[in-house]
Amino acid sequence: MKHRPATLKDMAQRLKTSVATISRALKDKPDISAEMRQRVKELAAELNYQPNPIALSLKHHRSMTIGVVIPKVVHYLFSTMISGILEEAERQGYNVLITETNQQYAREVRMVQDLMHGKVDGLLICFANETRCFDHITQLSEAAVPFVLFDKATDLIEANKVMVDDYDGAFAATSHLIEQGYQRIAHINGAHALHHSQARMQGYLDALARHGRQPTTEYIVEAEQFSIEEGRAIGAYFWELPCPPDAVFAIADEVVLGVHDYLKGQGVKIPEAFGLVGFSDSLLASMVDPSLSSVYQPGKELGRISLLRLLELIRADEIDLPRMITTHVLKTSLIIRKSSSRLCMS
Amino acid sequence: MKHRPATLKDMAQRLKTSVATISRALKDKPDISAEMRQRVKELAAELNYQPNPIALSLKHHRSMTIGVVIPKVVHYLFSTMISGILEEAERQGYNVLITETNQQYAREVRMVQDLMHGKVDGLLICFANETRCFDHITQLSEAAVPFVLFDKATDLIEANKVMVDDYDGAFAATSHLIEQGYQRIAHINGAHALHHSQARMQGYLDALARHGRQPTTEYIVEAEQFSIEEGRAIGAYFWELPCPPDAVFAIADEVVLGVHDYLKGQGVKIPEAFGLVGFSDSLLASMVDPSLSSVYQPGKELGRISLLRLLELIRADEIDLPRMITTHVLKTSLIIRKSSSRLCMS
DNA sequence: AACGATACCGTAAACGATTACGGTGGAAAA
DNA sequence: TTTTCCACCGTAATCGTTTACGGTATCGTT
Repeated sequence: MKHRPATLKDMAQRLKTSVATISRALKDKPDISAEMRQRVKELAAELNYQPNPIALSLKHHRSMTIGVVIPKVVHYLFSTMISGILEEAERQGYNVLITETNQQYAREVRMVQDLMHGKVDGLLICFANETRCFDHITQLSEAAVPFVLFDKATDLIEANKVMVDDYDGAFAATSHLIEQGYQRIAHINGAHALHHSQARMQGYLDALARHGRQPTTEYIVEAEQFSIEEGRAIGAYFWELPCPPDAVFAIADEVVLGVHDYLKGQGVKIPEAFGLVGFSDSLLASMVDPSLSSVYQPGKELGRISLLRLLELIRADEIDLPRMITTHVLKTSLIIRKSSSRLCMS
Repeated sequence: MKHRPATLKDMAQRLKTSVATISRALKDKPDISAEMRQRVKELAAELNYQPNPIALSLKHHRSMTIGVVIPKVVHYLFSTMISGILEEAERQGYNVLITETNQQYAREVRMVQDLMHGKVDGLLICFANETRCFDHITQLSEAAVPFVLFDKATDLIEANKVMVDDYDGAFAATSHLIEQGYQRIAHINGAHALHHSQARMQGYLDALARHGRQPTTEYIVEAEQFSIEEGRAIGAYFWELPCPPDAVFAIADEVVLGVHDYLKGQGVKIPEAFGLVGFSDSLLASMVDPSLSSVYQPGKELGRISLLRLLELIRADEIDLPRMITTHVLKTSLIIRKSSSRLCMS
């Protein structure tokens, strides 16, 4: 008993009329008698008729679907952003197609190219850590596919972007450590090609400078995996320096949690002997002991805004409005917990 | 300079031929001269032609897209399952549309009904905690839409399911606590309508019975939110009982972490005075102190298998094979950490 | 009685692709 | 010279929908 979903043609045959009449009756267009309208609607209800979305897509040149390209799904901040995207997309009547690059550049390129040819009305892209070349994004622009870069972007190309204020967050975190009396503040950074790495580095450097401090080369390292494991190794590197730092501000929670774990293993007192501040305010931050200070990023909001911006682009295209290129920056906020609070422990 | 993507028609006009010729030349069908084939392929390459996937969907009655309905995205196990689905879907050439119910029954129904009318070739569904009524699933069956229930299912309806061995995991966890010498083992369960709640409860009860123990009514509670907060409250309830339990096996890590946190606040020694075992082996389990024992569920594998099973159904439909209803059960494994290891702490 | 207006409905093209079928030409066979 | 047979290509239907346009009653008007 495998009955295909009902079509306009089916209903036209049943009512001995034409598909045009059925279509107009259902959509309450003029030129249809009240009786006919009634009969059509009753039949539609009986057959549980739903217009075929694919046929509509073909007709209207829009799929009511947007694509998301994201490095990882099993990741607190990324999944939070996805959640924000999904929530707003549902409100706006859009479907969301998700692809995961696993932080691999090659997959990112493949997925963008796969999605750009008519499958979706627009793209939300978050760069993989590996990404250094942006030709696939240039292709998008040339093909006039609406897209927004979110969270991880680059200054190397012009595009619509939605990001958090990395500079401000890093500046606040570093200033906080300084104000808590830490003297030798290290920094764990990421790949330099990506905007957020640069911005956080600059925030760190400027905060030091503001307080008249010089950066120390050995105190600045570049992480690659952003794993807890890597963080432990970096913690060991710091601790074994002739003159180890007494605080670390890191670009990501995961890596600083590794440092946290290593130092605890070494019996180092946190926050008395060592201060720690991370970035992202992941779930773990409040669960570890002592709890980790971190720069909160409004992930859900970032997802929402990105989607709304993308829909603006899509809708502007539909009525042939000129395109504006903008960069949206969301405020971060420093969440102070135990790992950096050695003063006023009230 | 907004040039639509090239179509067969465009190319036919440029080469002063028909769309049929273009189509056949590109697909290496017979009845096309070598020269024509050459010219067409060159033009296609020049215009970067890609067949319109929506037109293909309409023609072939399949969208090469599957839908996923999941309670939450910001959740370790769920996002892991999504990752498994995405990975296998990419390998199989399918796109994945994701919707989030936020554990709300009404949204689950809405999303299933939205997706079932032609948007996707099949559905992967994980029930919300709230879900007690399965009419929306019955509708799916009646509409002959291929679907698979994964992770959270129910015994109340017949359907294709892919799940983990909840019973076995619960039995192993409870037995482990008994073997570690804990005497009064409590259990935090979930909504009874869902299969996994029932199965884990039964595993718990059977493990007690196997060791000649009687279950105690006050030691068995039903959680609703599965939040850390709720876990703290449950922890307080247990601890304030006239005769409190000395161990807890819970249906989810989050809730037992709440108990964990509460007991630590009360100065209770874990695992000496109180044993804890959770379910899911979330990221937090290995990070908290003392680390939490938990029943590992192969989330990624579960996602993969679910998708493969769904594709089996879809492909069987296409060649009109009869449908078989199966239930796939994946093995769990108990990860023993500090929170339940009071013997042999070597 | 003839004409115009209105109400209602069908025809057909379009979206972009696939594919069965029907032609047309030229070369080989009769 | 006529027939036959490929090789090659175009026409048209199809998927399910929307919509501009045209057509036919029926009624009222002059």
